[in-house]
Amino acid sequence: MRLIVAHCEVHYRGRVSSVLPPAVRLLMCKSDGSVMVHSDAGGYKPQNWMTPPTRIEESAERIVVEKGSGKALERLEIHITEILSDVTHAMDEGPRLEKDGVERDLQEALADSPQALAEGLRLVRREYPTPIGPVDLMCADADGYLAVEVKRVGTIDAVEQLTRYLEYIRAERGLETCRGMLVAESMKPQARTLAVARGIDTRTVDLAELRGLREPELTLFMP
Amino acid sequence: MRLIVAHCEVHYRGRVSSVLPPAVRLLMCKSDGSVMVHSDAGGYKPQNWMTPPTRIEESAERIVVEKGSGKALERLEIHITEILSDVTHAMDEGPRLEKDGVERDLQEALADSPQALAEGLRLVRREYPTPIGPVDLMCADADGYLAVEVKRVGTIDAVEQLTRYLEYIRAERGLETCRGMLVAESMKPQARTLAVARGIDTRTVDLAELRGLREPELTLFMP
DNA sequence: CGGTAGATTTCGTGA
DNA sequence: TCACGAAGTCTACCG
Repeated sequence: MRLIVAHCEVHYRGRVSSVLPPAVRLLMCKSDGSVMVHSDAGGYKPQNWMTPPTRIEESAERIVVEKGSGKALERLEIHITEILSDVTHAMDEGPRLEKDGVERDLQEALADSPQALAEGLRLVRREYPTPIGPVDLMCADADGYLAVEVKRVGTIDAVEQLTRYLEYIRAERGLETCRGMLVAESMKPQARTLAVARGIDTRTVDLAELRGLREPELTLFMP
Repeated sequence: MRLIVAHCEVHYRGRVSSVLPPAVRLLMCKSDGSVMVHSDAGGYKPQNWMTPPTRIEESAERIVVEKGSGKALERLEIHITEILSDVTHAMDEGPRLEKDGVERDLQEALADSPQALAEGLRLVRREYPTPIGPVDLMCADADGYLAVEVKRVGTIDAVEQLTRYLEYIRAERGLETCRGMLVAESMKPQARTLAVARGIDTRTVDLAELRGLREPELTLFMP
């Protein structure tokens, strides 16, 4: 990884046009072709960047990064006034990040414990297919079928998504009365409101609790 | 800005749990409290990070970054095995990025030239309010009213959004027959399909052309 | 390669 | 502070 600290001005033209007036910034060039321009503030995001694959052309006072072609051409021009530091560090790209607690994990926990959503509820199948994509969980109880959409955060979009699924599901024979439920770890008020209007149930759950229903939690902890 | 290159292991616990096995990485600490862990590949995103406001606690072999409290507590622990480099660079935070070509600019151009969407179309008002948020443009011609949703990229979500707006608009007196149009610089085929099914018009436009209708383009160029 | 859905989305804005 | 919508979203996955 190459780290350049330099006084520079940056122009980008592609999906939008942007100008970054002259100032001292960090230029990060990764070995995969990524180039990022970071200022000392502004948090997470680079002020400008280009993701791989890129074509990089460098001269004494200019670094030009390009990507795509024709109408999709993107171009990042870094005009360097003064270089304050320019170092390269060898870094074998380490192992991948291991995550736990993403939507997939929530879906698995619910597939294991559907009764947490409603008494007597059982899993029919995960990823129940529809023409526009799979519903996370198809369940059933004495009252009939229940299509469950799982999210980490319940939003209006999730309600819309489930609504579209239900349209197709209810067109199937034997599923005309299939109900819908949006399950999330946190629920936006407006999502709940829209869900009520659509006759869709909402439910908030806790991943750790769900797992506790099954077995002692066996996951990643802080040391 | 402080740049540390170190062999380290990182644990995050908060919105999810994650473990980053030991390897050589770049630790970027900005003066606003941001902390990012970058590997040499993986493009744009840091492998781990914490956005401000943060509480940072540092000892010889450990950097702990915390944020929030109670249920919303997030904690990033960086265990350092070996420091290969540790430098700090003074950087006055430069001026903001100036952008052109974002959705706002498109909306302004269309507000100036509604006739580009349909002959004889005139603007009634921008940001026409509904109970669930404002419609970008409310226009009218001899055939009646037209609600216009403006996007840079036309997607299914945009069609859904406009559909919701139209529901409320058509509930108003005098607007029962209001039509809808999705305008974008590029349109996803599936968005077009859904729009047709909903009786919503779609239209692609070019920002530079729109501006050309009014006056010679006066905007940001690459040098 | 295009489309979709998820993300520790982040980030801005307006109420 | 909260909630919503845009973003050069980015990224993984699936066809």
